[in-house]
Amino acid sequence: MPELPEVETVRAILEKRVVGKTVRDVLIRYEKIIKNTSSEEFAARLKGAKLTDISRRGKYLLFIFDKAILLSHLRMEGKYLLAADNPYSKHEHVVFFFTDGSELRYHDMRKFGTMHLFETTDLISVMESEPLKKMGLEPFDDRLTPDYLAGKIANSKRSVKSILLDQTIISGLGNIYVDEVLFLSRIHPAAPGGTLDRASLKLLIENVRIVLNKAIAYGGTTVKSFQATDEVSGRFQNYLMVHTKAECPSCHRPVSKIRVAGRGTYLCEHCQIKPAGADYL
DNA sequence: CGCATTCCCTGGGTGC
DNA sequence: TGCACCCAGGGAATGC
Repeated sequence: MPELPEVETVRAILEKRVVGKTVRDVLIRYEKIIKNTSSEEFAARLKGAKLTDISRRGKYLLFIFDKAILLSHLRMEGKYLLAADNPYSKHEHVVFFFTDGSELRYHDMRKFGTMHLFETTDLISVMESEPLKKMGLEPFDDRLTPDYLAGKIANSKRSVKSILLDQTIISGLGNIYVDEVLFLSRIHPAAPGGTLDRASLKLLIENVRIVLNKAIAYGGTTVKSFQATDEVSGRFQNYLMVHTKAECPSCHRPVSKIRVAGRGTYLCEHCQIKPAGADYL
């Protein structure tokens, strides 16, 4: 499941491989991927558009063309395929044909991914429109501080896992990395946000950055069907501490799998302690 | 308003 | 082997 490190890995690869190309045509094989316009308008707008840059906001990829901006969210299983002289698979939903004869295919087994096309080249206005408008701070933004988090979750009974997964607070974290961050921070995933003190919030922010930096350095996590592209796999799965693990790397007790914030959650019940005085669970 | 639940999808796993 | 069933989950929509 692509989270920030996986999206960033895809972004970097596509930047090298497709920036500078011009769209000759677009084929939409599954219309529901396109969210804010018709398939016809989508294809017509991109015909003749030159890709000048690829950016990222949270888990969204931003394809910056010279006459439009395309947002792409990979959700669970979306990926881009660069080599494409074979017949279409049933999971290839959008195909970009470039004037140099190459193709970029969007592949999404679960059809959960989304695309939004904006008929502007003004990045600021796109950032201020849905769906990016409500995005929270990037994890590496200097404005992400314990005070910022405290302001968002003061007295909140929501679980800290739910808070970290909330894209309107911090953008880019998903299930895997939240489990890892909470393990490193020795905080229980179900701990209510309001019970966390400033030191805990500071620790969480530090560990968010440590985990994401390491995951980006290793090219993301290859899990189940996720690969960065058809030819690149991430390696961070080899460095996971608790997510999908059977044994705690710290105390060697069994790792528990429970449900928090509607997500399968891995934790060490021994190492990830509840805040003092918490009476939940 | 805040938080929880439902929905969108399909491959993989399970039980019979 | 086949079939019914359930599960995984990010984010929008809906519900309380």
